Amino acid sequence: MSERIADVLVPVAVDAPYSYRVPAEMRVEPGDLVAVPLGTRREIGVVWPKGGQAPPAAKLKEITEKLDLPPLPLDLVSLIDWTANYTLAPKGMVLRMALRFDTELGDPRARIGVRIKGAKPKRMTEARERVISLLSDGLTRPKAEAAKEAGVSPGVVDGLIAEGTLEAVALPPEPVASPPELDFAEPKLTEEQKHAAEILRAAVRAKNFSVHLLDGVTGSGKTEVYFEAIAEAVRANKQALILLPEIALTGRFLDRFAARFGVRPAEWHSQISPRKRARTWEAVASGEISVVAGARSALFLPFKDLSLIVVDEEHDPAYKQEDGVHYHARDMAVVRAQLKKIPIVLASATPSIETEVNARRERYRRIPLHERFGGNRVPPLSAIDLRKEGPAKGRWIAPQLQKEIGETISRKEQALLFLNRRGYAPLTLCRACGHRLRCPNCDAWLVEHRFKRKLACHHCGHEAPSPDVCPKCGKPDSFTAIGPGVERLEEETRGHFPDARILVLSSDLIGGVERMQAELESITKGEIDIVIGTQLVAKGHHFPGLALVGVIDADLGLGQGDPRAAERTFQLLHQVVGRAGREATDGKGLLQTYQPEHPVMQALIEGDRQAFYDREIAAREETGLPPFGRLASLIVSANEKAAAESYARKLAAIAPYNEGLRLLGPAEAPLALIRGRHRFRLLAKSARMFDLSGYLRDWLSEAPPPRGGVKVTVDVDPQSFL
DNA sequence: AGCACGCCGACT
DNA sequence: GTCGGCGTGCTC
Repeated sequence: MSERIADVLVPVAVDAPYSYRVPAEMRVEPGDLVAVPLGTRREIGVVWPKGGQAPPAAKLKEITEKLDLPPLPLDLVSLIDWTANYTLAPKGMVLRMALRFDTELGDPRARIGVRIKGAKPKRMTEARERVISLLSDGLTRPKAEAAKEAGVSPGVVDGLIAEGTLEAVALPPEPVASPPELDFAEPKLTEEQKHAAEILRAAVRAKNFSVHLLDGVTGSGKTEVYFEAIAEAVRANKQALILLPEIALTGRFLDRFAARFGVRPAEWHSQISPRKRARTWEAVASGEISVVAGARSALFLPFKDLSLIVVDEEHDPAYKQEDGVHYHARDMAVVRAQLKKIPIVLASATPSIETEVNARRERYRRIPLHERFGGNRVPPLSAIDLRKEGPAKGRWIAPQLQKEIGETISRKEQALLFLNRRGYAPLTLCRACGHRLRCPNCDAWLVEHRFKRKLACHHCGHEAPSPDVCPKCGKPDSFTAIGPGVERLEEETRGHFPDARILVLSSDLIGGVERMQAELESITKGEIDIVIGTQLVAKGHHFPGLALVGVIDADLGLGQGDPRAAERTFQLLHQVVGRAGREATDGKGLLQTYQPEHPVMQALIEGDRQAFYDREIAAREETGLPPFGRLASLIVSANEKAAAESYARKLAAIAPYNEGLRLLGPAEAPLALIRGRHRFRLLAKSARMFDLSGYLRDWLSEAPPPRGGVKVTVDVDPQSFL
């Protein structure tokens, strides 16, 4: 036999696996993790299925070592190929997402346990007494836990070990996640929910690819229903993945899981510590972990035997990764389900247009849940027409909303004011000369943050103290704030209700997770009368006592030629007003808008979701927008505007003609300057069945390599149009 | 992505 | 005279 050669994909920006010699005594299979030399360094790579490519003539290097880790499952290997091909990302960079853990961490920190060993110490103290009495049952406890339970410092325990009263023993490492207990709590389901759960359980048992849309309003028990599908997967000794938008992956969700299964699921998101990451990865690959709840990156975990995927809040824009590999986790989740031949459940009260169309065409099975938990009604909504009954100039709360807030808090109920804008004011200008304060690196206004006493750019993070004089005309104290942010809204609200307890929730005001938890807690306990928040409040968090939701600027987010603006606004506002009246109280929602006749407002007010989808779907079909056609955006950026523009023109000029495709641009991108880089955009628009990725690949392979700091970013199925 | 190589500016 | 800036190209 001639020398054995293996293809190995390394997690660097390369498009294809490299060939390596396999040492005589080594056996490798596709999916195995190996260490290989790459240039001057050593990389962890994965043995890839043979692609039929002849290895290069040059001398091959040899695989250094086969790692003692479970292999990547082959459905994941296929998913990586698929994702790279679809998104045009280098294959190695997609692999990198699946290897986001550190192999060099070594063993977990040894845990030390203590138990009773010998006689009582010569000198007895009260603290020592407590420790001894705690351990008198003879059981071994982790050292830190024993100290804590006895209410003493760890030093006391150490002292007793030194005396020979206690003995230190090594404990096995803590399991990353305990197995769910299927019978921990009997699920209490309505007839409708039981029916839905049975459909999903049957799908898990069928072990086939199928897509289900779990379609029900907030509070209709979607979570409880898909938990039963999870239970079915665990019952069969298989694994399940729950994808959540990062922000929804909170203690509250994990506790809901624990209320059903007795333990929290394994977690996966960007905040997990490196050590836990490494152990979770391995435990998922070995099959030790059965259920993972994770953010979009969890889709690339090496499940040994995945049998179910759930994508909760499937419409959420956070599923689209906007940097590095531009992938949509919901779409790639459907792909993984297809590759592995398993069911996938998409859950939402406001499905994406794409998913809704698939459900209407019966490519996806719709499972409706109509009833709201506890029989609560969806809160009645009405519009406040800002053209007729708006507030005075420089104010943002209309008289009617102000009155409703007053009545709500006098009944000792809570009100939420929603404004999706951080800071004090989105624009600051000089009264004397009209100069507007803008970011030096971006094509954007500086946002005043009065709380932090700063001006900030929300695109690049640039921060500067508020200037005393106008940089243009030199006039002192001439600045005036234009438009509201949540901080300014708070100021106005305090003016109206000086005695109310008001809390602002905004991502830039939060001092870490703990502060956030404490604030949410205080809302739950009824210590707050009026909550003012950005979209942070729309997602994930639960406000049991909320009776009134006021949307300050319902029109924000509409307009500006973004084809998804209407859909996004509908989903966000639906979610926000759904926060009201979930428990004891009946809720109510008010939308302040300049266009109450807009289809989005009408659909919300009439509670007529169907009408909104009908209209939006018809509009997409007419214009050939997704899902009736396909889109890709190419952003050409450079430090020099001319360099970006000329390369973008060159690209357009060499684009192969194809009657299935229309090319728009280049034009300056809507955000023409970000972080000091000038941006031009090309949009490719094709028919639905067109191989857009293939076309783009052929096109770009003909292009001259960009030089002079020019960068081209490809985004297939762009979600954001900035 | 990382890293080496390479060719131009200000300093031990 | 060298140190080091980052632009360019390569990694089986």
